[in-house]
Amino acid sequence: MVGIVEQHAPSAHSGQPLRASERAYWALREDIVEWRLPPGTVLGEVEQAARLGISRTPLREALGRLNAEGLTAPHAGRGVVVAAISLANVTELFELRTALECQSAALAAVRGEPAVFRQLQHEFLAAADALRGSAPDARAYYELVGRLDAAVDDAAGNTYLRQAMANLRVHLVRVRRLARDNPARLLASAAEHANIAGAIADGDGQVAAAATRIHLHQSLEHFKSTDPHHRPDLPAERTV
Amino acid sequence: MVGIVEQHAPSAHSGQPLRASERAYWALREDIVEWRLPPGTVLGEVEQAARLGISRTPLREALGRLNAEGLTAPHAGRGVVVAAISLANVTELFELRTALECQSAALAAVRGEPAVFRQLQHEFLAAADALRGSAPDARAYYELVGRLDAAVDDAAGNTYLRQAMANLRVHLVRVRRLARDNPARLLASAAEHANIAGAIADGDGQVAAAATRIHLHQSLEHFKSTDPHHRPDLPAERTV
DNA sequence: TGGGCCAGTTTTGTATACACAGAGTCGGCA
DNA sequence: TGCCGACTCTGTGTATACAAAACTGGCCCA
Repeated sequence: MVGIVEQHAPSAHSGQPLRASERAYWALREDIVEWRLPPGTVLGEVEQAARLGISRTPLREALGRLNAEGLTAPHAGRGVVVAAISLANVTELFELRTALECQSAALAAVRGEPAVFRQLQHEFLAAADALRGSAPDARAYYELVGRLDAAVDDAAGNTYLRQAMANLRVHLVRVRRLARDNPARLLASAAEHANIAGAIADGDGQVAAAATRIHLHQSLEHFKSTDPHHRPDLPAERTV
Repeated sequence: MVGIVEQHAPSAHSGQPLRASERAYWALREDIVEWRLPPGTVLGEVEQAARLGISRTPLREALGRLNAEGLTAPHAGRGVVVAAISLANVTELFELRTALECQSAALAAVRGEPAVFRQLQHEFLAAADALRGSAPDARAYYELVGRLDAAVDDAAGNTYLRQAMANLRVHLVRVRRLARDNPARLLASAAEHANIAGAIADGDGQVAAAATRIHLHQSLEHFKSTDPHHRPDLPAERTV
């Protein structure tokens, strides 16, 4: 489960005052993603509005966006509830992710600037060396992965694809909290990413897509092997 | 550009009273898709609320959903404007569509009920014969295409994939108004669809994906060949 | 004559008030 | 004691009023 870098609220980067509805959206989104609001939690409008210190009107807008993204689901006559997530959901998520990221990688191979991805390839190879060291810096590695994702998004140059992946990543970030990355997996992941970057730099869309598919397959297999079913914080199989 | 069947408001099927925000959403959505509200139209809140006979609050909810779907874009201090759409957008749309539908077809081949798709294959072959006749019924054909789409969605059994395709189809429906289908294209399309259905019935995901890719490629090429640039109702190249 | 600034106006953002619908509960009746 | 009905009460859906922000137009100054 390497490769999903959390997005933060715009306010974190630009200090300008945010609208109340935006603040509510990001606050709730983060609370859900961080599992502070576990699946099944009912989000009453008056209750949440009071908690966030805003009125119901902007809160409703925030809830509407969360519903649209699938992070919450309207529970007839009883407000909205935080959506559940299960191993079955993760599998489905990865099926969509594979489709989107393989296409992105293939397009990036055709349209991207080779130098950019060659550079990233070298960085991943260097990162793999670093991860073999005594004090592997996982955070720096995640940052690098985020840079590759952004570069691919950018090179693919497809607004709709980008937005579809943004929608998807919200859920992946949420799942990420369930995954345990170990040094061995990080090392393998670095090599896989180096392959992806290299294929894109080569302009070989077929190989880039294949490398992406391999990476995602391995990620999912690793995730499954961490046996989420035995984890108490993972809810039972429930539909979203 | 064969294969996108318009979705209708829930009220059309279930006569129960709809919330004002829902009505506003569907009304605006249809107005945009049908090009009654051309790209660039500014949708003032008070103006639209008055036009639809509702208050601003539910209207804002509707506009929020339209913005999230990309049908409109917020124009600071100037309300929301109907998003423009250009040939470049159509190409991007099809890149995303290819990724999603190929994946869907491949999954359907693995998980679907073969008999369902065998039946659809035969229906498409019969439709091809009918389209060769003197009075081709395009509407019946579109309905058949819609049935295949629904069957694939259903067989793929992936919530996220389904939702991503639903989001995409909104834009495709909108583009469809620009396309001119002719009998020859419809006939070819029927054969392509028969191939897709047959491959899924065979349980061959590879072939199903390839057949889907071919169909979408031909659709896009046909669309491009209708030369939308010469059509006056198509706006100039503008970003969405 | 061109650019920047200021005020008016329009439009959005937020808060509050009200109406309605559904669920849960309490009491009465069989 | 169990079941049915009405009632209450919580919570959402909608409307309206107010506040803040942004655009537009004009004016002044360089």
